Amino acid sequence: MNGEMNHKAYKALGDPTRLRIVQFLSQMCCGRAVMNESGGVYPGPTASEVCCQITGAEKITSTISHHLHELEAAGLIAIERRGKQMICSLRSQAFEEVALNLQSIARGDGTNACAEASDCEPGGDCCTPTGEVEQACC
Amino acid sequence: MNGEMNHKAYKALGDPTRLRIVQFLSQMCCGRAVMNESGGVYPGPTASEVCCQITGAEKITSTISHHLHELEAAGLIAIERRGKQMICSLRSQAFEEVALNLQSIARGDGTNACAEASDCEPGGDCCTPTGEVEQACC
DNA sequence: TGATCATTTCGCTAAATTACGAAATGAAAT
DNA sequence: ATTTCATTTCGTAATTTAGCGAAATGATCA
Repeated sequence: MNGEMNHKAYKALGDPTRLRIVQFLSQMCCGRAVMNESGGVYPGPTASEVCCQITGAEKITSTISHHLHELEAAGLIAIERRGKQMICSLRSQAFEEVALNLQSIARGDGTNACAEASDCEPGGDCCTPTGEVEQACC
Repeated sequence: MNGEMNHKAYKALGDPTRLRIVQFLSQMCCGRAVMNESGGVYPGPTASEVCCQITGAEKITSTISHHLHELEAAGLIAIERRGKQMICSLRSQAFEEVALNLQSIARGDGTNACAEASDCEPGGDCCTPTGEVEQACC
């Protein structure tokens, strides 16, 4: 049951400011190989640049710093020190994984389906559609 | 920009109780064609059955009722009156759509990418990796 | 070393969220 | 019509969260 990890990701994305941060990082092609003007790989925007983009502030605010670390704790972005700045990048793989989990929920397959009806705690004995349940749920 | 709709879905899924409700509905095959014991299409569990499964309570609690309507408001489930009970079912399509949005974020394609750098409000003038921005972000 | 810059931590306030029990509503059964 | 059952609404308490400014930390530069 990967529910534990996923609910943190959803919670992190549930804040509109954090969702905008993530969309901005997506636009910046973080986590994918992109060349910058000097021919090197562009590592991603600094925390300050993210903040500017989201709030218009010239310097990073404590609020955006906090949001960035929430996203990091949820496993959705990476934050790495480079000199005195912090470089932010999207953890694309995490998004792919959460997307797969959503599809699994949508399709009722594998990960989210019970092997047995009684797997569904704590009420026990799912009211399954197949009508094979001895004891009704409620 | 579908960000508005999606952030509500993420917020709804960010609560562990609601995520468990959704997983339970997924297991119950809601939204897909499943036969019940009398040969008809199983419509989904009642609100009370959902509550029993999640909390173990014999009757529906106001808390679960509230969570169900939060999920409905986020477009993730459908709730339909049938006699004196409310029947719950997953809106599978909504989950597929949110999953696609996550993949779009992961891959930096279409929906979440700016057509123009200046699309990214309110800071304006993205610090794009291509180095084609006149005015720096911060 | 001292100054400066980018970021984080701290203390706080306001607002939102979760949860619960009691009372109210809606629909069917007697 | 009254009762019964399933669910919702209401009022409220406890907890969490977002946001802000000031002070503290970490790292480079002069």
